[in-house]
Amino acid sequence: MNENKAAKRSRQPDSPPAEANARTRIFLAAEALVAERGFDAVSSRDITARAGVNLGAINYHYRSKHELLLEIFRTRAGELNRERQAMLRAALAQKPVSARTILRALIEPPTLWSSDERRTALTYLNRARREGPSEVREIIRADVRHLRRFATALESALPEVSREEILWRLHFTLGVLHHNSAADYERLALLSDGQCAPDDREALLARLLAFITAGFGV
Amino acid sequence: MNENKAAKRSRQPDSPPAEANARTRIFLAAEALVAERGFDAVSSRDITARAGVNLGAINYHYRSKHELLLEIFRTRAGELNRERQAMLRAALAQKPVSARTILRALIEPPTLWSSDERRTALTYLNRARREGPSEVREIIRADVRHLRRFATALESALPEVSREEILWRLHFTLGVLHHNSAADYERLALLSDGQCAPDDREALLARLLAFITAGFGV
DNA sequence: ACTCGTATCAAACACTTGTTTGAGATTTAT
DNA sequence: ATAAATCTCAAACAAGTGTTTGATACGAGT
Repeated sequence: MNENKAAKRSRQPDSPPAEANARTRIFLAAEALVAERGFDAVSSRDITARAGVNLGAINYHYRSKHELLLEIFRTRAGELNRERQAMLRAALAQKPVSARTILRALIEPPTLWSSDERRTALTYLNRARREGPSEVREIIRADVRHLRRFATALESALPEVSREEILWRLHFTLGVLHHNSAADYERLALLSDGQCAPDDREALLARLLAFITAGFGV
Repeated sequence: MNENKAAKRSRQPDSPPAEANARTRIFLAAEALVAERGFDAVSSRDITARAGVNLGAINYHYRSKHELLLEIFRTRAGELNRERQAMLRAALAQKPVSARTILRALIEPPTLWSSDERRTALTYLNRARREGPSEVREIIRADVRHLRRFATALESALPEVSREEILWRLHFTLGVLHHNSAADYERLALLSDGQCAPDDREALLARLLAFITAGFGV
């Protein structure tokens, strides 16, 4: 059997889709296609065609299509969480801790991922959370550990609010943050006759922060 | 060909999954299965098995699986929108119009759909909006007309806020409202160690209203 | 030069998908 | 009761799925 001989190979497939090895070309092609069309609308043949590799390459380099999609999720979720954690640590360093700064650590990284590659990475993450295979849920449990840190941070910044209340507001906040797929913005554009453009990320960040901090009573 | 001989038949498949005609049994089985497992994880064979009918029944009573899923969406979205519009009319009747009452008209109907049948109907709607086939988007355009009424209502209740700002906040609000799939609540339960239970719909409604009205500065 | 691990390829695999078919049963109306 | 519409059924269909196979090419390393 071909085993996982190639499992422990190149690390982060950062950018170049042009001429990289087949493994990262598959990674990037799959990520882009899923971001565009959705999880269940992408076949192995689509991916390999876009990557310019043979059909069997997915099963050779990754063990299966399933594991490929999981690895994409793990990689991107890790990148996002690391950025958030760094900002959270910085927020907790200054005393007194500000709820606004904590919320910014949660909101800013995904909102300011505005380059093409990072936008597709974000779209992939959102799609995976919603449509992804059940194994993604396992990883989201790891996400819970990550989110719990935000909950306790907010708890110390807002001692007058109960933990249950904070968790609910965090839940609502995640609803807002996840609501930024292409379809979501399509509806907003229709609703506003193109008046509301999501391309100005800084303005969007300001709006998001204002809406959510208000919800937290800050 | 069998044409659409049975296309203009029984109207609303309200509740009884027990012993109704095959058409409504298919409707309810498909709705429940999609709500449970997601759009692309439900096959024609799953549906007909659950409904206790023959495999070909879907293509006989509805023209295709596709149209079946569309009809479910149309039916439920219509029910929800009618309730919202009724509350919106009532909110606009009293002067001066209160932004809080308008927002309640948007939030309360889906939140208080707490019977089993209506919960699955809601879950179906949310799933359709996210994972659904592209034709669902067409119907969501009709939804836009529906939402625009809320936007202009809020505009008259909050004359000091620009239309663009109102549309953005409405966009955020829909993010919160759509964030109530089973998976979403699963994460909340994990995060809170089961402390946050989404079963108390009245309490949830109060929390939602507080969070969102705060976001609107009301 | 010759092997060995790695990589790529076309072809086929077993399986599931939604849909169609044609015959039989059931109901309804005249 | 007779005929006509309506419905149900098992079986098969073509198309698409992810994966496996075995052959072949490449590229070092001793």
